[in-house]
Amino acid sequence: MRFATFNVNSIRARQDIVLNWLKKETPDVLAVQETKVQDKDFPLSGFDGSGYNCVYKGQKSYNGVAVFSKQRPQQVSYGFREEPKDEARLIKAKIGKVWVVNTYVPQGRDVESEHFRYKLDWLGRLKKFFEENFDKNDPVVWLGDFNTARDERDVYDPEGLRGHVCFNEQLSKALEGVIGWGFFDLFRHFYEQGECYSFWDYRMRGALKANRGWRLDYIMVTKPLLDAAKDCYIDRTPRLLKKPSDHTPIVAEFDL
DNA sequence: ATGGTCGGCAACCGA
Repeated sequence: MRFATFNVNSIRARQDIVLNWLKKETPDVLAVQETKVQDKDFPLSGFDGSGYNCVYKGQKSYNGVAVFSKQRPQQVSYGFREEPKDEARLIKAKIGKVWVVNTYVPQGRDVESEHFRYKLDWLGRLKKFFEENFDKNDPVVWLGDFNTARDERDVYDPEGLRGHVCFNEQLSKALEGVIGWGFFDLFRHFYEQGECYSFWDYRMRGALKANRGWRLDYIMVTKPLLDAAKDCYIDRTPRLLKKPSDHTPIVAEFDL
């Protein structure tokens, strides 16, 4: 079984890239973020005949998450139980025997802004969400765009970028708190070296070519799935196409 | 090469 995550930066602008990628890679599950579309305008018919089910929750212009799966998703829910629910940032579903949690963590804008405080609180609420909904021995895959570089290996310039809204001490603590509930960073489990990124900023000229990137997208798994994991890799090929997203997919493979 | 980041959405905001 294979699971993947991909921040598409608009599902409508990237529909063909996603379709072609699903056809070529054939994951069992693909979690996407930043669909940037309200539910009534989601391009569902574009995926007819792809062999994938799709559940999604979006809003006008910003955010939005979706899960594509070969098997029909069960017990689907959106957002947190309490306000603000943030439905366009979180989907939970059971696919086969595995619980899938797809998150688009708030970016935070600036460490001095109220949005950064919201990001930290959001991660605190997410930890509570896992505590309430699961046992750490349940098979849970938590994946998505976390808008967080865990450590210096996950950014192209750790000295220069320390303190950035996606790379700072407070944020690391908040994310490590969620991970500490019972998750393992699957890419990091298989590969210890740095300079393996999932995001290259559009605004930085030649960022991809010079590999000035960030690892912001993750596949986290609980212990039973860690034991079943075979590999986890970053697929840069969609980032090399015309009109690419600024992110690229992460894929995890399991003996399930 | 006559532009230099994108996407959404209709002026500028968010990433």
